[in-house]
Parts: sequence; structure tokens; C-alpha cells
Amino acid sequence: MARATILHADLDAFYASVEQLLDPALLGRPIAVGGGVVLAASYEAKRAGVRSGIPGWRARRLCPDLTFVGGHFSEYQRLGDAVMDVLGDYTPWIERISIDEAFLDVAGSVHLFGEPAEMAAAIRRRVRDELGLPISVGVATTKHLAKVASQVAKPDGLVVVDAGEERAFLDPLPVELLWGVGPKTRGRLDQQGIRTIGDLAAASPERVEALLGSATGAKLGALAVNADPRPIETSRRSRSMGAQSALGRRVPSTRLLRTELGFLADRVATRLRASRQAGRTVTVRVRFRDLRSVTRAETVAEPLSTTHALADLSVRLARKALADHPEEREITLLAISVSKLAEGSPPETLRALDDAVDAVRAKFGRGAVGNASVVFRGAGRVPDAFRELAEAGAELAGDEDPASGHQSLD
DNA sequence: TCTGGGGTCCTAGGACCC
DNA sequence: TCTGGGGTCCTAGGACCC
Repeated sequence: MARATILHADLDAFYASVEQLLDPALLGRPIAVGGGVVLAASYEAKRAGVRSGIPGWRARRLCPDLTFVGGHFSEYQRLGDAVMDVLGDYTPWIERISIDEAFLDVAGSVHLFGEPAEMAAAIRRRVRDELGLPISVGVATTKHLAKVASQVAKPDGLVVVDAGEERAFLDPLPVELLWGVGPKTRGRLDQQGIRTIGDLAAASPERVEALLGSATGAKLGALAVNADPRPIETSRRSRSMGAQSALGRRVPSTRLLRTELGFLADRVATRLRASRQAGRTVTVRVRFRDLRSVTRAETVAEPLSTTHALADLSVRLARKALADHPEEREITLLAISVSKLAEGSPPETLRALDDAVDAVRAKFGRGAVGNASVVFRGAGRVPDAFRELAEAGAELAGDEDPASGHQSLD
């Protein structure tokens, strides 16, 4: 039987913990990072029902003494990276899955640092002592189970699920602890009397697949019986790249579409070029007042990565989406996503302008130059630092492959 | 009194080809 | 004479995650 050598390390209420670290007056108090929407809540706020993603007004109603803080996004990036450096002291086999969590496979480091559980304890101690942050760790035989374990460990805890103890650990837990079970799936399972992971593991595959669709059902079934031994992936290429802007309520004039989609196209195309990629499918999403949204997509023959081409196609797609919904007078969000990514740059002739813009920006900053929509759009509703943090999160794929160029610890 | 920005994966239907 | 089966690609929408 496989040993429990997979760790999932997950910082607790990360943004909120950083704020409490930066301003000790906030310690022990319910705080939320964000404003219009809650990006993160401290455990004190969570106890009152404040969750990330809920609107600010609802959070205030749930928790009248809630303190909102603006957010120190560059500090989140710095501290998140510092935590990953600590993890890297224990193994090169790290899969960072967001700014504040990662999987580790420590099978090859046991002779250096002791049992996986000891490493987990040491990691927690070091992150607390050196960086001042609480972090929970789960240890198990598979990634998914380690993640369930870290969720159970929260806040500020350690849970080890030894080989052979998986069923006893999983069976009594509620299904929503499984990765991929959200409100809808939980509701569907609940209607069938399936509430615990044990219930799900005991249900026939046919029944689960009939309920959730074949792929989702099979996947969830595998998770429930811990039969999903996916390996640690130290680097991964992203499959799409996008950007979006919430707009408040706006009438979708041609001028608005050109300005906002020009801004978004510029952000996406710049990142595409920086990663030397281009994409064939462009998807535009338009959201209406009731939060319903529609998408229109087009796949082109030649991969594109120029700001101009992306902006033009995006405006066309947005017009198509709007034309199909003439009853909608106002829109609240625009988004662009580019997928079917491939290595490659645009032809020389088309690239010259973007190259020049990229070069000037590298020297003088983003606002120094750009197409009119970028320069004249003015400040958005969302701080650039937050966008950059989110972008960084989307580009976690490390270029360091432990399998090549790194001496095995064994 | 309606909510950010970045992603992943799945489903279903239709076009098209052999 | 009116119709099989399989595969691939594309589009639109939805659920979910951090």
C-alpha cells in the first residue's frame, strides 16, 4: 500500500491573516479584505457567516462590527512566495496551485527530514515563526485526500491520514468537502439521500453517473473511494488566458465597447506575447444586470496575439452577443478569453507596433504608452495591483522541472 | 441592495467528413 | 431508394475552484 507522502499546505484566511500581521490592531477582530465584494475574511468574520465572494453590504449585515481593509496586494505576493520558498526546503516536488496553497511529494526526502508528519509539523512551525502566518497541512496517500485533510485541519492545524485509514477518515465527512462538489452538486446528491462521502462511495457508479453525468460522476466516484492517484505536476501550461472588467451599469455604446474591450485586449495580448504564445479561439462574455451572462466565441485559422486583432474580433463578438439580446439595455461586465493556445508570435509585420509598445512599457510602466483605450480609459474600478496579483496566480507554472537537471534526493 | 478577477473541466447539439 | 455509424471540431452554457 502506498505510503502517505503527499502534503497539501494551505495558508489560513491568507489575505486577512496578512492584514492582521501588518496591523496587529486587527488581530482577533472580524475583518474583510475588499469592498464591493469580500475577497477574504478573517476567522472571526467567518464565524459570523462572512464568506469570500459575498457582496460587501451583505457582509456588513451579517457582521455589524466588521472592519473592511483595502488590501496590500504586493505583500500577499511577497509572503505567498516566501511560504513557497519554505516548502521548497523540503522537496523540489512542489505543485503550487494558487498564491496560498501547494501540494508536495516528500517521498524522496524522508531520510533527510524524517516522517512526512514531522515535515508537516516543521513547515507549520517555520511559517509561523519566520513569516508570522498560520498554515494548515494535510498529509495523505493522494493529492485529493491530502487536500481534504488540510480542510479538516483548518484553522491552523495538521491532519495525517495514514495508509489504510482512508475509508475511516473519509466516510463520515460531508460530500461538499470533495473537490468539485459545489452547491448544485451537493443539492442533487442530497435529494438522493447522499450526504456523506461514505454514502457516495457506497452508491453504485451507474446511479451516480446518471445523477451527475458520466464524466463528473466517474470522477467524483473515484474521489470518494480515494482512487485518484494523480501525480504532482511541477509545471503546467495554462489552457487559456483572459481578462475581465466589472462595469457597474453601463449602456453598451460602441464607444464603451471599444474602450473597455481595447483595454482588456491589451492586457491579454501583452501577456500572450510575454509568454510567447498565441491563441486561435477568442471568447467574449457579456453580463447583464441580473448577473446572467452570455458568451460568443470564434475560432480563427491563424493564432493571434496582437492587441489590434484581439480587440477587433472582441468588439465583433460582443456586438453579436448584444444583438441576440436586444431587450437588455445595460451591461455590467465584459470579459475576453483566448484559448487553443500554441507557441508562436505574430508575423513580423504585425508585431512591430506591439513590440515597440511592450519595450517602452518595460522601461516606463504600463500607462506610458498604448492604444487610445488604454491611455484614456483612466483608472478602473479595480486596483491594478489586484489584477496583477490575479495574473500572477494564473501563471504559476514554474519552468523548473525537478525531473531534469535536479539531483534526486534518494 | 445585486457581486472581483483569474482560471479548469464537462455537456450537449450541430456541422462536417469518411 | 431517404439514411448507418463513428470521429473531430466548434459553440454556448454551466458548475466549480482560488
